[in-house]
Amino acid sequence: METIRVSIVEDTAEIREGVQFLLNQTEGFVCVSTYGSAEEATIGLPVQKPDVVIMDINLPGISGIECVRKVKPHLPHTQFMMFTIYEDNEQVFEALAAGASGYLLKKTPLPKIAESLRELHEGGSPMSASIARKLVATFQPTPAGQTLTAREREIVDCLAKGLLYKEIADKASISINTVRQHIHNIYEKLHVQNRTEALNKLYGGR
Amino acid sequence: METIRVSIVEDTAEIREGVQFLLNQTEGFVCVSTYGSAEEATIGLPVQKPDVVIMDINLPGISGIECVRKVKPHLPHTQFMMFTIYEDNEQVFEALAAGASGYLLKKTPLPKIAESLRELHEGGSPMSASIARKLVATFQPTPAGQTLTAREREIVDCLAKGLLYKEIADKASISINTVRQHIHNIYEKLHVQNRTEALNKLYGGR
DNA sequence: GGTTTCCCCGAACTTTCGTTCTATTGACGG
DNA sequence: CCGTCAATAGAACGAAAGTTCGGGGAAACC
Repeated sequence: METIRVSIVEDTAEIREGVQFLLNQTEGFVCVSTYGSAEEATIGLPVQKPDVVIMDINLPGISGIECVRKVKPHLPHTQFMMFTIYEDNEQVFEALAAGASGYLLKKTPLPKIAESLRELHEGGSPMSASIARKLVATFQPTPAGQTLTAREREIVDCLAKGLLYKEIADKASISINTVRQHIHNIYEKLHVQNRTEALNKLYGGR
Repeated sequence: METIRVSIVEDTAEIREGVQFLLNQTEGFVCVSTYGSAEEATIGLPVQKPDVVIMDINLPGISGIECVRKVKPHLPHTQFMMFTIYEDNEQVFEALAAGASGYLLKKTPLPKIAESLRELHEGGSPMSASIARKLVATFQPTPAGQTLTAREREIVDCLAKGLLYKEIADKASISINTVRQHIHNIYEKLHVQNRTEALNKLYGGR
């Protein structure tokens, strides 16, 4: 098991040094650098090329999310673990979109942090179960979707793939007029006007 | 801390009884019913109304996923934990779409199972870190998206919301012809033919 | 200065989408 | 037996989506 090289970006000296101390105590980890601001990290990280980065979100000046957005493209093999006190909805998704792969709360016990960093480095995405639920929710159909018949769900599936009416008709071995009829019924049930709105309603718009 | 009422759906008697035994041994859990097939579970679960259900995927006859799809609408307060040996890509998303909220591998150590069930019941979504990564990936922009210009990304954003060309034109204060042009360019860059395909390519098809 | 890239616009055109109306069939439950 | 619902289908139509021409201006880069 090779040693994982970690960098820490965190403005509170106490936390920064605490985590650093913990990691250097822990078998299999070494803290190669720490930064008190996103500005410092933006310069330092591309040089250090750590395996994983612990990134605070609420930094003075540039935010941790913005920092990930800037640095990640130059460090495709480095994994970013967001580290925050808030379990903020918006920020979770924004951070993931920026290129982070893990999301830890600061209240996480220290041993658990080390374990999560290892998982992150091994290709996992450790995050608190409550944050995971937010992600999961975007995959679950809305109550409205439940009222669709089996046939309608099958056709919605085709819609989601971007198939043309003609292609759906062939696939389901029915006429294109029937496809039209089914889709019309689907739109009515979901109270939408077109394909994109329907898919957003069913699978969560993004 | 109230007791969590659990039902188990699993065709292998050994595993079924093993987990049942474990839970009844564990403080805070009680196993209220077990089923060896989806057919039995479909009838029994709505009666028992357990807090959480451990659902095997590979059942003889009707699959566990199909079973969740059928039963979940009648049990909105019951949480489903999928339970499987495979870490199959397709099945993960399908199960989540069907209404499951957690996803555990059978190799998970027994104490960890109990902990995960509790997290599930408390509104979390426990799952292995590697499965979480698959979810996270769907929120991260694809390489293809990187080549789009700022203006194009802005318009793609509108496409994702299901706006009409006219609405996009108004929002961006440009003519509808320019919108057409931009979108045409976007489709070319992404090598797709229509809105739905483009969105699938950018945000991960589902 | 020339080239490239992005953004902008018009216009005519084809294709696909979505609506509406009507109608038949089979399955299912009271 | 009768009403309801899901699935099937045709046909005609307007609305929206996408294609393909043409062109112009502004900033960035050799």
